[in-house]
Amino acid sequence: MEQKKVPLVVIRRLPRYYRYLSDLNDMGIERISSQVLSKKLGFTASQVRQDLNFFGGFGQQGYGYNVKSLRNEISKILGLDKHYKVVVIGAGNLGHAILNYPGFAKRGFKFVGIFDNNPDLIGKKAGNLTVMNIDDLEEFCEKDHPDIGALTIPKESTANMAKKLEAFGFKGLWNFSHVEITSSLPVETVHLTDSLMTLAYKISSSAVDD
Amino acid sequence: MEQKKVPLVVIRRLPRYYRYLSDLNDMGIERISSQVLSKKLGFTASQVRQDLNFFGGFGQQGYGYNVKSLRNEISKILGLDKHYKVVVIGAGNLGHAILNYPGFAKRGFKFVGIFDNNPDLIGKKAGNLTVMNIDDLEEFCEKDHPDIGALTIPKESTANMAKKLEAFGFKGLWNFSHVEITSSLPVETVHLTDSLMTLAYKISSSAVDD
DNA sequence: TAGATTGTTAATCGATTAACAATC
DNA sequence: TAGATTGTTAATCGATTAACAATC
Repeated sequence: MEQKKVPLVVIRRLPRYYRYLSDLNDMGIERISSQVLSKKLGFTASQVRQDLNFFGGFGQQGYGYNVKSLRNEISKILGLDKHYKVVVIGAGNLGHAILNYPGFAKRGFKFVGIFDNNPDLIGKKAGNLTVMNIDDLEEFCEKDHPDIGALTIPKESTANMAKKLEAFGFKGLWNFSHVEITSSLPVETVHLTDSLMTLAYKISSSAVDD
Repeated sequence: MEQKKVPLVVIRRLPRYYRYLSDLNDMGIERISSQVLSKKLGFTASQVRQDLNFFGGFGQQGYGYNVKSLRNEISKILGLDKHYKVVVIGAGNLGHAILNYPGFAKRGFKFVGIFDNNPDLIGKKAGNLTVMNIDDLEEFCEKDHPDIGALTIPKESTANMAKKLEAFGFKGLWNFSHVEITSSLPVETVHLTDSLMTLAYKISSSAVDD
């Protein structure tokens, strides 16, 4: 779809555009200029136009951008027009939290299973699902072909599990353990600890100077 | 502590150094060169030396870096030598997950309270804590002076709650709702939805080309 | 048409990489 | 001492910002 390689830093801004355009659309606003859009998002107008023009000329001179159609374009770029079956690996607190996090479903992410190896958890309810035995994952995949595996297991087991998921035909990994996964699959890691450490830095450095 | 303004992109790499150096230290390894360190972390040796030299000359020509002392220096830079009292606002699944997330405690983060406005949740156990009434937060703060507020509440309430926490003397906000908080306090936001959307992009773009 | 705002090229800024003298 | 590796300056690369002709 894209011609030149789009920098990851641009991609990471797309969800912000998408969310804000969704809000505007819900508010019934039809058009917006790069100027106004940039103000709201804390970008520059130039940056907005540069970002969007990686993917095509969505705007119109003298008018700006149509909110609904721009939202839809970004949605397509992000792949949100497709549907993804998500499986959660690890039925701890974090697994439950992700499963029940509101807002995923309406963006095409459907949670189809949650697995654990702990006998105490297997069979328990989790949202509308029941925790399944991790040993049954392979069979489950053969039938259901899930797309995304959300890994909320201890870091010791993560590398191994990542390999398994790859073999089972998953298309991407959403990783919550603080381990850098090496996989040929696309991986997106959420580093909670790193985020908290960064906050600690901001706090302690802002206390010292300025 | 630092002379020149350190780019945030450098700060965000520090936790990775810190984690890896901790691992090395646990393994009993005493020294490491920028060369070897960079390989493991996927940086370049130049970048490692540049990063570290924002804060001072921690290395020694012909030798490299002492693992333990470098780890300690980074720990100090990140402010991990200090202690932080963390309060969780919102006792849903995500609040529980954060509270019980292993590894925070040993880095100086101590969870001292969890609050909610839902009568069904108030009084319930959460880790070693009991969910308290959000109305009692102010009084709690006057006595306990917590440092960090972890916001796991719906985005509609987040902006307001952020203002309150600022007034109550919090020093930093760890935000899990997809709202850009404007506060004079340091804020670190974890965008779960954005992260999942980015994964969707990676999946759908890798499916198309290369 | 005149005004507004894009798409796009050029200029600037900042971050990464390369190179090497200093030195342990 | 000789070898290794840092700290730091200079060169390169990439991303952001500015500017403006094209055009709705």
